[in-house]
Amino acid sequence: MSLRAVLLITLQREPGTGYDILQRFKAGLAHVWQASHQQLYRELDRMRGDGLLTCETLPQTERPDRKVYQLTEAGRQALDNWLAEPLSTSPVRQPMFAKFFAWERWPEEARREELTAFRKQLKERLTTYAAIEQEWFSNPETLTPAQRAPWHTLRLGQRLTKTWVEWVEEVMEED
Amino acid sequence: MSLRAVLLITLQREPGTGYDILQRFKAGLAHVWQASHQQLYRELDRMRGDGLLTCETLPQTERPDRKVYQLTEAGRQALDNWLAEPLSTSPVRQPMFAKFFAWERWPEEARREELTAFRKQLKERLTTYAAIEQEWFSNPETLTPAQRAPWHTLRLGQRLTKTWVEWVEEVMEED
DNA sequence: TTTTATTATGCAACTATGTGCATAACGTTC
DNA sequence: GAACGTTATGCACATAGTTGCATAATAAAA
Repeated sequence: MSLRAVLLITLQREPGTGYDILQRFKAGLAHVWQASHQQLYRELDRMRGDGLLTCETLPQTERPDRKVYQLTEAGRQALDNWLAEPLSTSPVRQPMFAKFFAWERWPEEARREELTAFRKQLKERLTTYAAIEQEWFSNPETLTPAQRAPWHTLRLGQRLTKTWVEWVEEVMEED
Repeated sequence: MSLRAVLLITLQREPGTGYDILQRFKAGLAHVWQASHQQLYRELDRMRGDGLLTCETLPQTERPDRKVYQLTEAGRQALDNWLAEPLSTSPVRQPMFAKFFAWERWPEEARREELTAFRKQLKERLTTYAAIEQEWFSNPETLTPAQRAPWHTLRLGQRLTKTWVEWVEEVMEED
């Protein structure tokens, strides 16, 4: 359901074409729920089929038609239901941790490379977060509650990533 | 691949029946990679089909046969390959965060309930972690490196969970 | 002027995971 | 002695996500 929910949220304020939605999604919710463009187009079509969206086709000469999607009342209802009902716990899936359970067979060199590469990714993520914070949230005091909410998610992302970095560095040192 | 990897790790030291494997898995790797018993049985059969495991059927009268699985050389090789190659980054999927992007439509009461329930789950997880630490890792100094490794994962789990708890409590207070 | 990136759509096949159900013996609790 | 939990296995169907490919115009860079 969550991809649906993400698209409902993206379309909630204003209608848009598949590509519009893709762009909005990339700018915001994609940091929180990753998906490919193929997945979005497919899901939009299914949601239309299920009556959550209407789709108006704007014919264009010498180009594929643009399809403008819009929430229906059923779509708005589906979003509200999703928001109202508590989420089930999401499964833990950390393949990196799994490797730790095979420590004896994990060659030392591979391990070092893995951890180094991993730390690099984490640091890059922190850089991305900092850029987003700079661009969108440089004046936290002036934010409305609704604007403030995604900022919370950003800050948690930052803290979790920092926790990871500290841990990786400790493991690397000890080893 | 990761479910396979998890099973290869579980079977690496000694052979076992599906149910044995399930029990070992629950005691360790399940904290790091969740899966159902149906998934395990299915995957074990597929791995046998792919030549990673051998399966010896022990017939039993008046009961379903027990199937003892064992790593083949190909299986051991597959595990080593998996350990040697770096993991691709796992996709971020946090439905709870998605809700924050629909703050205006998220009813206050539902929000409070969600956050309260979520905090409760986190605290329960911390309790579980503490129990595991007590039972398996009460003397960290005496651990061999291979025993020490899963302890690292436990400690990261604890720290990440604590970071979550702090965040949830801040959000709840501010709200 | 050829190549490359961007805009704009999507299908088909595959892999992975989840859900519901089924069977059947044994031991334990009400 | 009936009901429930544990041991022990799995199939079938459904949902979710990945990968590879395809088309085709326009703008920008080489």
